[in-house]
Amino acid sequence: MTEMSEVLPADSEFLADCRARLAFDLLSNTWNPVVVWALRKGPLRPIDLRRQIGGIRTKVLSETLRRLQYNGLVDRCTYREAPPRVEYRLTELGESLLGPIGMLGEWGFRHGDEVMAAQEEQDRADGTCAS
Amino acid sequence: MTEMSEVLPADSEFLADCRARLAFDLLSNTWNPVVVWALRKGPLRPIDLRRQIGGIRTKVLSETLRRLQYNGLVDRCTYREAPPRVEYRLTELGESLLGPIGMLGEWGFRHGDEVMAAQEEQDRADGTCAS
DNA sequence: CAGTATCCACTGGGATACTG
DNA sequence: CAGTATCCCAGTGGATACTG
Repeated sequence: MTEMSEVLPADSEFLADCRARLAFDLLSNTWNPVVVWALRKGPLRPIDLRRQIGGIRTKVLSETLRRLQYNGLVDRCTYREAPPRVEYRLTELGESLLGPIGMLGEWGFRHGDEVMAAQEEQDRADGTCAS
Repeated sequence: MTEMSEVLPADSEFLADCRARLAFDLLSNTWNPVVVWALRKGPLRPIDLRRQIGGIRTKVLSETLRRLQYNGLVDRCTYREAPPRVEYRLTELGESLLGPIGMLGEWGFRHGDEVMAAQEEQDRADGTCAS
């Protein structure tokens, strides 16, 4: 967490630049952060990923893994054994996202109540003047 | 940035819980983080938001603002003047997202090259054995 | 200026079933 | 077990035009 001032462009441009959008795009797929997080402790086979994550379809998991692989966040390792084995592991790049992912997850736990309270208030307000 | 250990649930559950998904959902709309970031220095009128952001449609902006308002991240303030004026400002909750948003933007600038390099490598690999 | 109404195209992802 | 093929649906968001 070095100083932002070294890296970031002029304030006004920030987030208009598509480079700034990269992490958002990478994390905006539902399962991307989940899978990255699931791999944080080491390589896993797809079957173990599915078990650990729970509720993810094989199709969606393989789509997710291909996306992550395409963006250089995970590596696919095949071992010629009997039976053949496949493992996915985080790259260094993928590991560099663990911090941000953790922070976002943490934010949810810290502020979840406030968000839900706001939503309920809005819902009440809507109902108040129902035509 | 207090310690995560205090707030987060058991490791294995993390990110399966929908509370952990909250920030991801809030940031996975293309324009949500952009608008929140644009409001970081103070309230803005829609027209100024559009000017500062650039390239956002009025429809999309108002959808985005309604979403943000619904989730308690921004407040809508109307001033009975001539002509009537509308401003949007971050709530405290919205401000609490500035840190994470900044980090994600920063990540993009730090690691954008690596992501693009990975993509190009994948593309090359695909082309190599084109049937 | 603020906001809405249509229309449209794309993507992500859930359900199910099927190959290597 | 790993991965793909279909089918389908909902949500975003772009383009355009219109109302208070």
